[in-house]
Amino acid sequence: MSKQKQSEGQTSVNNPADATLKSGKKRKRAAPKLEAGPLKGFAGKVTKFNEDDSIVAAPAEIHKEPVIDIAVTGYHSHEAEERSKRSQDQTSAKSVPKLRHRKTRPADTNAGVIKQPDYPRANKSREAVPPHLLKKRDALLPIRKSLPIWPQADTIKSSLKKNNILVLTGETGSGKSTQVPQFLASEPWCTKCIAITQPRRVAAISLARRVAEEMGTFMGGQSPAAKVGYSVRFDNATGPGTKIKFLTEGMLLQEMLRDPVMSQYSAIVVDEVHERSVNVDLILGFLKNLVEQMENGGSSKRKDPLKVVVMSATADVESLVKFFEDSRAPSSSALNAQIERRISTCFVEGRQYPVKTTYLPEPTQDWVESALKIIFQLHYKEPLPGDVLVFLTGQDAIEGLEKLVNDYAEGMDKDLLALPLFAALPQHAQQRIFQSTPFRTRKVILATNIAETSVTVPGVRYVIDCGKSKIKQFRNRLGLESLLVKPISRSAAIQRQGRAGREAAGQCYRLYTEEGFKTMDERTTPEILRCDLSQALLTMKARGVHDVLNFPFLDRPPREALEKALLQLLHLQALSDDGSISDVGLKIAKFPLTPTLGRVLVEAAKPERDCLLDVIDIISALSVENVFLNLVTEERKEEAEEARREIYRREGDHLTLLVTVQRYAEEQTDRKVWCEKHFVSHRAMQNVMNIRKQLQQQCTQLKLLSPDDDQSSSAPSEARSQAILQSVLRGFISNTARLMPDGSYKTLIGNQIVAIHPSSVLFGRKVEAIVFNEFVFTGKAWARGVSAVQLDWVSEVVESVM
DNA sequence: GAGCACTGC
Repeated sequence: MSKQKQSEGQTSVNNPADATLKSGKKRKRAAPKLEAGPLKGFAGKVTKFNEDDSIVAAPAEIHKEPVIDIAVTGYHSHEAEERSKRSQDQTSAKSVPKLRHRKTRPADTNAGVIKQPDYPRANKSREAVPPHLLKKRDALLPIRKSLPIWPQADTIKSSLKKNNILVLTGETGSGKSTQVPQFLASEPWCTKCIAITQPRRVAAISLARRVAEEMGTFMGGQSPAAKVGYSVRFDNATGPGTKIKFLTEGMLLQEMLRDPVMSQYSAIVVDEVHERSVNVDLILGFLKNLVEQMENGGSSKRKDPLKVVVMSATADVESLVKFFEDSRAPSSSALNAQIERRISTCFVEGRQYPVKTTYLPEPTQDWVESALKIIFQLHYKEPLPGDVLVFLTGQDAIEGLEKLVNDYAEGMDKDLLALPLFAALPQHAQQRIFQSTPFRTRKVILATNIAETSVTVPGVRYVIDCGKSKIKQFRNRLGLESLLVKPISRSAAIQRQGRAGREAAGQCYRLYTEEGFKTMDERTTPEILRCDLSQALLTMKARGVHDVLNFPFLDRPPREALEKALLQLLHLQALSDDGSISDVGLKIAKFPLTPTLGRVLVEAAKPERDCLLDVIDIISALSVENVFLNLVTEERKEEAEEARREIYRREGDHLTLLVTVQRYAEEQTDRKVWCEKHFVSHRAMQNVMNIRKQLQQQCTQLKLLSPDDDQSSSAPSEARSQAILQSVLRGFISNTARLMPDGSYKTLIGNQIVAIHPSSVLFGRKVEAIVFNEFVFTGKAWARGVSAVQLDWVSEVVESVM
């Protein structure tokens, strides 16, 4: 395949002619091996693949779990325009016309990122849907008809006529994400919009694009007639005609805060529920309450019913049905007890090739070595094509194995290429997994669990699974999070294994024994059971749930965790003494920030502090990771220290970040060059500017900021530096420590010893007290994002809280 | 003188 073809990535499956061509080849290889899958609970149940099936086996899924946002190369002119608009937002300041740049204040230099729907081509497009859209739609119809979910359309429609809730289980490749919204859109009860939630931005965007094509309509803001749109942070592509709207879970939650009865929607489809993000758990709880309220007569704001479709990949139908069936606590009124809510269920088969699974005979500690052996065995035994995907725990193991594979391959033939894949890898390096390799070269992709759900690696036939992953765990007692290597669950192991059977029959090597597999947990522990709950609880309070302890949780967190979070919110004054949400709390809940950072923002807006714009800059920088590039060699590190000297501030990391953001925003000629010169991540800074702009807008809406407030661009005076750090302290009172006689630091709350992380500008310095952004435990307790503060400031805040 | 799985508003 030519390089150009490869770079088109997703597009090739969008083009039916191309798809036929490609799968024509694929069919030859795959057809003889098709048979029922060897494992129970595994989606290898398809026994017959006719010609059409094999043509369409992939597209819907490829769209559903798209690769990293590769630009889709053009086949529609407006798509191309839309794309170039988007890519402009993301490219360096260099590509933004200078004229526009000079005219704007620093605060606005990233103008255009938060897209307001406008219809530049409205006059042209209002007339009629262009023929090429209709042609495309017609070409896609036979593909849609051959999806496993297609025959279920009538069942799905009629069950939603009868009941308000449908639990739909559809395995990988069933086509549920693209088809279900279309089935619902033409139903008589569906007079308003349909929302479909997704855990990830890329999924929301590419699904919307696909459904727009299938329906032969424009996308989002392209035309008022567009029926399909999406809404993700910084990018809203919806219009007045939007009937089907894909959005991230976080976006729907924000909408729920503004409009608790979801008055613009006739139906809400919650997809990928099995991933069990905190947000999905909140959404399901809110929806259960809302449906209950509607069935009990509705509210003044809403009378028509709300239909809810819950879609999940694994077979956890029972727990979902039970969750929605249960009416309120038995003690509630007799009326409630009489209501017997009926929930419809539906199961759709997936489409997946069989995968042969092999276990180790004996357990091993050294996955890297076992993986290496298997990689080379496979390479010599199995014919090409067929790439290998290895699941490892983190960057260290990946880089270690990468070196080993490339070293060994060097000594033999040069036809095995190891490629790392993890989130912290720069975008261009991640893209290498999609590029074509030299003739007769086999790729070995070494990945973290980014490849489990977020990125679909093409061409994989062999999976090697170490059976572990790193998991962040919140420890209530200490109030700190730590990252631990833990065994994965059986469902995660099955998910990893499935990655070998997406394009043809495959093989999976598990670097553990069959006994080991059996002792794994069945499911991954839902996030809500292992994270800090303060943000989730504040969202609930803001949404009008007063009794959070009795919120309908799909999995109820331990009482201790809930109480800990409530206490934290009380300390932040987000809650009043009686537990109801305060004005401060309502403000904090509206920001896309943790309650602690939100509290800092609100504090900075007080007249006696008056440093809101500066604090927004700092918070924006704290919201992304690694503004400063991590350098490997000693030489480069020294170079960076020297180059950054002019932006480093003795007061600590918060003010250093402030100066960095200010300088970057002031830079009028070439921000990318400025970043390179100071060893700052340009990608991170672009993100910082997006967040900064959003926070400034939100502060203006909340009247914390007036539109004519001047953007300060000078480094802050000493008085303002104090105000900034005192505002930070107000949110981070539990993240403070004081210097002990022996030179160590001990936290004021909890008496925990912490050390200043070497990445801090305060590393190695001794000051009377510190406030820090983050507390990480990796062999030793580290404070990261540290600033020096006066001990009496800390005491002052502690006294006001206690 | 250390090291960081992955999302998202």
